[in-house]
Amino acid sequence: MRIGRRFFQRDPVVCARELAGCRLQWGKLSGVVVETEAYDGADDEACHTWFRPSARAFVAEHPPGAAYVYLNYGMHWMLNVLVKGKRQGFVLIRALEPLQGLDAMREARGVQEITQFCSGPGKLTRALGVNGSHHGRDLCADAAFGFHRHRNIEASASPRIGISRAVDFPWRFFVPGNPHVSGKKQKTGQG
DNA sequence: TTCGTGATAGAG
DNA sequence: TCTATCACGAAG
Repeated sequence: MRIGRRFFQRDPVVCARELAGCRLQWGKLSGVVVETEAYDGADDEACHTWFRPSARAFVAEHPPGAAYVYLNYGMHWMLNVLVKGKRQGFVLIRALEPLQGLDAMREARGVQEITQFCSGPGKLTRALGVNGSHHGRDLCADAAFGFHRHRNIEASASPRIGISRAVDFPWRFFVPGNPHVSGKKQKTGQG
């Protein structure tokens, strides 16, 4: 079942938690979302809207469910989804469990192990071919590029990874025990 | 642990 | 212009 725009007209933290277990379809490729992070435009100093005027403009000019894609460290594309409920922000897609297009992913990543295809935000964009051309794309308009209900799972929560501000918010959500979750020590945690 | 790589934004 | 910073990943 498709995930429509209303899903993203809620709190970013709720969206991040509920996106875990959903399937992301990206053309002929797909995977189950097993790790996400929420960024809240209002109180969260780690959110791009806090320090990037272009991010605030993006929020103003796009509908909920739009893809927010940017390049980090000069080489890694990050895939986010715009959320616009009472609170506005983003959900970062951090890891997928590959479903369709395994050969294409292996080719794009240049590694053999399936658990290395999409086990990190930079890895999954590389595996799927996400880049700046997708920035602003409406992920609620087209079944070929969007989210679908897949598994009913209870995500665990932990602090977010790789940020230097607002490090204490427990806004990272992941499927406990799933081998495609990024990091080493972060694969387990509270329920 | 270190380093590659480039967009962004603010300061000078 | 110049510089700091950055939601990463691979190699050493």
